[in-house]
Amino acid sequence: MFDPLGYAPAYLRVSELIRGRILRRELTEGAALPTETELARQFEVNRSTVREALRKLESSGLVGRRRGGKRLYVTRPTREAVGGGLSQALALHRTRVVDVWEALQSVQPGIAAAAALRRSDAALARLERVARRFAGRHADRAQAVADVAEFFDALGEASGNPVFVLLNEPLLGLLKPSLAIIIDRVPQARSRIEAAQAEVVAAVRARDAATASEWMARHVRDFRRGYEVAGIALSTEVGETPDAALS
Amino acid sequence: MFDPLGYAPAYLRVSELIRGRILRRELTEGAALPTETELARQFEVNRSTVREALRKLESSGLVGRRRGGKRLYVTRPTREAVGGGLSQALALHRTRVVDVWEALQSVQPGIAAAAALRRSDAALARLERVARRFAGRHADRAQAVADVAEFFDALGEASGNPVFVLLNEPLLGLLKPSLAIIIDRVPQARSRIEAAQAEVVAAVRARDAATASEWMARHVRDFRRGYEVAGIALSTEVGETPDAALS
DNA sequence: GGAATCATATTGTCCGACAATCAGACAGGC
DNA sequence: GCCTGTCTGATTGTCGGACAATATGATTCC
Repeated sequence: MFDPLGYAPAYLRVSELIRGRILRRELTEGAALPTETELARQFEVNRSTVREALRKLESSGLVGRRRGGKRLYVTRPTREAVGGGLSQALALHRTRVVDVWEALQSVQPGIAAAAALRRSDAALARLERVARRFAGRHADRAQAVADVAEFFDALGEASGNPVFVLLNEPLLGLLKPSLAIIIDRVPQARSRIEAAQAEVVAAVRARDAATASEWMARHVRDFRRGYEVAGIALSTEVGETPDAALS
Repeated sequence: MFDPLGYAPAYLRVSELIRGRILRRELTEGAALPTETELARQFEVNRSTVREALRKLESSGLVGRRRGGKRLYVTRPTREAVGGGLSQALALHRTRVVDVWEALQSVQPGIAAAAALRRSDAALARLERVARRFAGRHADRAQAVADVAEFFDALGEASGNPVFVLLNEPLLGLLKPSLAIIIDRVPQARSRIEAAQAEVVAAVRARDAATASEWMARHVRDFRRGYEVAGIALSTEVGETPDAALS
């Protein structure tokens, strides 16, 4: 009958108030936040309370520190921050590699099509560079995985759609570990990836959305074959490698 | 030449340590965290430091409080928590409605196909219920929008793929405001949505992936028509309505 | 068994303090 | 002129202690 009358601790209200200012663009990216003492004075709360609020904003990626800096600045959540949150959530939701694969299969052709339609020359250049790099050096396993991921990323950028860019990050992050195994165990993996990338790049250059989409679908479908050949169970759960992230 | 020698403040290390335990499932969902004082004792830091660490975990949705409760429990990030982070990030990345629409168009057909292939009877029942509800009451604008969103959500659930469920949330959240305008201004919007939902439901019931996918694509494509008819510029930026979230 | 009562533990918030270090000014040497 | 070293002040990270409000759990009573 009655909703509980909402009570919010001060650190939450402070955090929400600052968050609102940032989202409303009253605090624009790159602007320095007032110092903790100053914030405490303005909100009329203790500095400890302000600090708790700031920690919240910090971990949503809305504010951050410049390298080695002390003060906090307003920032946009980076790809990594957003992706980290999502992939962490997926890991806890018992997501399996096949789920990630299915999502990739569903979204990548659309990205490729959009990239083909709207790519800039610079974006095309990056795409070509990445593909060339992957094809060029057949040495390191970790590097190869990173190159493949960067190809996806470059394609997302080429699409000019920030949604695609942000979606790519967590999916690739979850894909990487199993991709590494595939590259290790499936001899023909590298050449097939290389071929698919070449076709996609060509289609994107020619602004041929249909072909780009088609080859990208094929590219992703290949991963599934890769799982099977490499002997990775499709029901394997993706697990966030709990990075220490600190020294 | 030299990498910066990483220094991490104590609150960060504490937060990462706890986060690691959760991700490694050593702290399982629903378990109560030790009290702040106890954590401070174990980590040998001050309680203030522990609290800052907890605020970080809190905002990534890894720990939470039970309604009106005092202690913290380990939780999985809810759909809303994840979606909120993503849509907040998208809003700050100057995402336009057309970007969101394009992403939906790329991902929804895949979801519909997966749902058709794997839907359980319970999931089908929910899908039918939601569609019927939308068709049944033609009254409230806000309710209609919520119903449409829930249809997407139900389809995601039916796919049995947590990735889809988690991706849907933020995209729908960003879509809603403009969808409300469409429903207000475009007279035939409701009947077209209703028709598309009916076809999708039928295809999902029949486990016909191709048809489900096709109608879902059509459904989403209709939104774009809706934007044009309603006079919404495709380049409109999606803006997070900065919810107060507190009273 | 269920309801009211009470003691205890825990959180939210405050205050004050101090060391480390970052930022900027300033001077000196090549 | 530019780099280096030095100094000063401001700011953050961390600590210890304190107290009110209230959730938690045990206890008693019907």
